[in-house]
Amino acid sequence: MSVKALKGFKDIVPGEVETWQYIEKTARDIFHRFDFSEIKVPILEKTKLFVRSIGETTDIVEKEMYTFTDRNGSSLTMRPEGTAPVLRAYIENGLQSKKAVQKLYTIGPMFRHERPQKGRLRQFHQMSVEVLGTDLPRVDAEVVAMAWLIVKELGLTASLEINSLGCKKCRPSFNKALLSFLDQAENLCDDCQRRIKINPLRVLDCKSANCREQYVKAPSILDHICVGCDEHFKSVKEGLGLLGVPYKVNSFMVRGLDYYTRTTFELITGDLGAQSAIGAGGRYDGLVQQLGGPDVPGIGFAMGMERLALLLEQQEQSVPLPAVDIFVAALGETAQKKGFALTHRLRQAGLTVIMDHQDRSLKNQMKQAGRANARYALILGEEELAKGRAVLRNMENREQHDVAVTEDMTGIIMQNVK
RNA sequence: GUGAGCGUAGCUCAGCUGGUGGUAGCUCCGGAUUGUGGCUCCGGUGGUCGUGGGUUCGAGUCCCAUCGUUCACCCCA
Repeated sequence: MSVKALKGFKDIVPGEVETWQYIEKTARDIFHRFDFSEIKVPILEKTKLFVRSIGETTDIVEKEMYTFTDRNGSSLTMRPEGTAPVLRAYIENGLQSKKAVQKLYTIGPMFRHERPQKGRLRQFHQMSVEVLGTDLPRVDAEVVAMAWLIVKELGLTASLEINSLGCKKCRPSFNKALLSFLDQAENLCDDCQRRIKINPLRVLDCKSANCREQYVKAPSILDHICVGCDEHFKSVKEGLGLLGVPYKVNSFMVRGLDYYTRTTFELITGDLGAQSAIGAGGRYDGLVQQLGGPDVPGIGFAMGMERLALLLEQQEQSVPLPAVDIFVAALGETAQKKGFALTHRLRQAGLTVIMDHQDRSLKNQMKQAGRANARYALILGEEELAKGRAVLRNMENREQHDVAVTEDMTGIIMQNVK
């Protein structure tokens, strides 16, 4: 038996990779329009970075991380998410002193040891963005709007839900109210019993019908947040209004990571089975300081590449194919030699050129040209070559005309093609 | 970690209550007057029926195990 990839680890092969490139290109373009800079950070970090940021009792840290001891005896972890490494890099490189407000994005693989299912792999890929150094509500609105724009420009349909989780000051009072409510509740599912002990906020996310019915009467976090958080949330909503971004407030929406404060949001869809979130994020004031950095606020989000790719397919959005300028079809040894050299010159001149070296029939070569979506075919045949000519065929309208085969025919072809 | 479903050509799959693996579709290669594509037609390449046991005269089909995979729970992007 040959060696296979690990469970939950996938190859992205030609035919699929074009979709990924399209998503990435679209997103990068938008990031730059919003003045974000890319930051590349390592995939491997010290384990305590994630324990300190994500939260000791979260499922991610407790049972999903790829953690191992390296040859020096240090505990290392394959990053399960992107925010912690970026914040670590921000602190370590003193980026706060280079720019008061840093707007960063990163794209790459994340690792979580979960049971794979639709839209969930053990190695998955995220595009994540972070804005550090400001807690202005308009920035929240702008960040949410940027996530929204990515979805729009990919031609996708999704809905946006937002919520406020309050801050260090007001969250405890809500927690108290929620716990006393849960105390009265009856017949909660086993999962909720467990959640009450670990992270009571998350019971609100329960899928069990019985639990949900009862939670309708649960206290709303939005009734418990402090004046500062309430003002902030109002301004965020106003900002989204000014930008024309449609949203729904969902006071039951919570986040799985411990560090979130105030604004949180999710882009959700019903088209991906159980994994409904294609992107999500929120504010995390205090996290940078918690990681040993300056006391700066931050907000960010992550979008799942696999889920975006699945959704493009599900919602039947077309992905533009990479363009090929010329297919060089040569017939016979002399023409093959000529074509071989010409192909290289055209490539050096900047064109995308395909040539088949197997000396197949013209019919076959034209077929290949059509399949490759080539704009032109340059046919080098014995007959024309004898007269010092070649045929340049427009593959789209099937018009073709003679061109002279000369030393500088690259220039002539460039004129025709560009 | 829990549960259910599925493993038959490179891909998508038929195969009924066990009786010799399919002119199956797609892809790939070749051909349809000797040099012109995406359509059509014809032909060809391609399979230890995931693996190991068991039941049986006989197993792709039934049973057990094992591995893989999918979906859901959980968790989350």
